[in-house]
Amino acid sequence: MTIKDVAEFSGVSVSTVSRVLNQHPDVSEVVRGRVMDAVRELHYVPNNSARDLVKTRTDAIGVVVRGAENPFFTPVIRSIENAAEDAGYEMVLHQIQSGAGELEAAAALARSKRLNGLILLGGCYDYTPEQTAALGVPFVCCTYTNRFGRLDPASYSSVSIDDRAEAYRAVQLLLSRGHRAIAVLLDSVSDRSISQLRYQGYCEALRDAGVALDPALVAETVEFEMPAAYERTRRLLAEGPAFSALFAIADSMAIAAMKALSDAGRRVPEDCSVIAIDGIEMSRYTVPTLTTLIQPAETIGAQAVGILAEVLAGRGGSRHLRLETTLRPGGTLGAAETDRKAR
Amino acid sequence: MTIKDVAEFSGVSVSTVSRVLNQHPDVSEVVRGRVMDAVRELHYVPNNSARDLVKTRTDAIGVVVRGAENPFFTPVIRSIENAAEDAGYEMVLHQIQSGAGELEAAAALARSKRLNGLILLGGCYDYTPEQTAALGVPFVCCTYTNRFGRLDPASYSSVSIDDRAEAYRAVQLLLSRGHRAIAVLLDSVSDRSISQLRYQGYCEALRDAGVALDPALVAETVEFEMPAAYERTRRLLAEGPAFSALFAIADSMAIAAMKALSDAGRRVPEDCSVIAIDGIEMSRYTVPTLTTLIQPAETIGAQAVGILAEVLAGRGGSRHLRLETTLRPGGTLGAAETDRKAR
DNA sequence: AACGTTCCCGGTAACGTTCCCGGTATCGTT
DNA sequence: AACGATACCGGGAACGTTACCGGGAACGTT
Repeated sequence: MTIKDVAEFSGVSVSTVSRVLNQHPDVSEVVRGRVMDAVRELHYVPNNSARDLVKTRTDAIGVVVRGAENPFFTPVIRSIENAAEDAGYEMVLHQIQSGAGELEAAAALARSKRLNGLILLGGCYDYTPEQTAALGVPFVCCTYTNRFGRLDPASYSSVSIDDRAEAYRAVQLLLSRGHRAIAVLLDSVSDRSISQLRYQGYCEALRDAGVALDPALVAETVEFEMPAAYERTRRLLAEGPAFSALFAIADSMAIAAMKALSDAGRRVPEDCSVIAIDGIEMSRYTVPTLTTLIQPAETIGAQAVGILAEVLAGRGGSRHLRLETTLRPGGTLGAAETDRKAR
Repeated sequence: MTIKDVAEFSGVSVSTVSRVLNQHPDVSEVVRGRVMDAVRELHYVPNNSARDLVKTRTDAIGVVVRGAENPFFTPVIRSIENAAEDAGYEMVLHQIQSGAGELEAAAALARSKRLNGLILLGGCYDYTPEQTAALGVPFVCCTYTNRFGRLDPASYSSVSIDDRAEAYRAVQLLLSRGHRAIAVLLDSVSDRSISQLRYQGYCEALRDAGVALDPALVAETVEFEMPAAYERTRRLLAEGPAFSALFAIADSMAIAAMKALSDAGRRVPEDCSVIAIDGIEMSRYTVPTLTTLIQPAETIGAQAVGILAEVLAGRGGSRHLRLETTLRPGGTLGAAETDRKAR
């Protein structure tokens, strides 16, 4: 079952078999045929470990993802896998828990598995430039933020939407409908930079509209999970001040919130408008359809491997791609005024 | 950056370094300390390819999944990963498209990567016993069916729910509420054995209740995707006969169907009851909450690696584990009679 | 004092590939 | 007819690691 067996079976040397297997030109058609026949006959499959050992590169890129429970990542990961395959790379997935030291662990994994590069998906790794450089592996960040601006932009690449600006846009949509008491639902700002950025957009939109920020309308959960979002919204409805609109920093949180609203007897959008960011598949099937800013998930994933592939090919330095969302007008937006009049 | 560098740095042989790296007993404390210091100092990370090459086993199991777009698989895969890690295995994921020859490709992958075993997740591979044996890799099937009974039960292991019986139970619940015109929503029977089994349960429940099967109420989609389920339900509502209840063979299809019902102006459960099987997270957040038979996803995944680990350890032959679902009474079930009276 | 044990440690052959280098036909050229 | 070029193939080193075998030191035992 090794290359040697194939060589003996077909009466050639191991070198020749290797050449045939790797599409090298210096081999005659007749020999190539004999070898291929032997391969089929013996059901030979090359040993990847041995192959990777002798070559320096593995032709594999790693995707380290924090919070894979977020359904938004599903299409991103799929598009990464497809794009990687098209570019001749294999994708290996590695989930990490939120916590310190995980990036080092991922880098160690990358080095031990001889991965060519890394795609960091959905997390916040506030490392110093020195620490980042110590990774020793080229990487590109996806749906990720350089918290505190500690990373030197020239030392890495990234592709994502402009979270702050898009959140600003979402909240502005609510404001333009006359809403003033706008609640925001987010997961832990301290741990999640994406959440933090979108929260900033919320704050700035309110400020620019001359609306005072009410801390009691900021509903923060400790984790991203839907049950937490549901429970937090329930508590906000029970204990917090009144609000006519809700901005959720993620579709999945919005869906949980809509359930909480419904359970509390509040209708969407009559009693409360809802808007979010992400555009996960499920958000098309809520009743009413969730109004949300759809991230170009496929493009994000494809561009990430595109940039990484360029870096790996030697050409192309660091790039920071900012993509735009597209608004899907669902049915969760209502006007604040007409609402009041209707009552 | 190799083991040799570490050996030279710490003034010992490569053998000794290897020994301390693999927790072998025959090494003194002082030397162990020196080596560990060197490892840290040089940021040494073992080369997995070389390690795998010399050992026969890789301590990795592959999960080949067909239709990873099904959100039901998410927790299953996660639990497999966790259980694998606990058992000292690494998990590698491999998605396949529906199509022939994919299992062979997966087996080739397993052999080329020297995977210890395979978990086949959510598919139907109707192979002959000879073909199966030719895989050359121990495997256990998960949410999977031995279509046509062609596989010798003694030649493999499996863990899943009893799809036929659970579907029977779901439809029985509808029947017990007085429903007679019960539609069924499923994806391609010809390609998906799970779908086929659940459809069988539907047919048998109707038959045992003395209800004639109406082919016009059998809504089949060509693919599993939610848009297909939505569209098929829409068409059923527009063109098909009246029905007071719907059995969807999967939660995700049920959610899409509920949206179609809503868009058609039909209320759930007043105008139409809905029941499904799976118990995905999203189904808790529909309005009303979906009534469904929850699969023990975590247990399924954990048991799958448990059985595989036993097989790999040499002990334990083939086992076929059938787990039970638990009914979550949501709000999508109504009575047929009271409904009619209310009108 | 000689010997057997135990405890460490080093040398070295594998593991299955790829790749470089060198070698042998074959063939056309002068 | 001798020679260079070309096409094709085999030999063997290397990749980084583990596992086996053997050997030396220290120590207790008779």
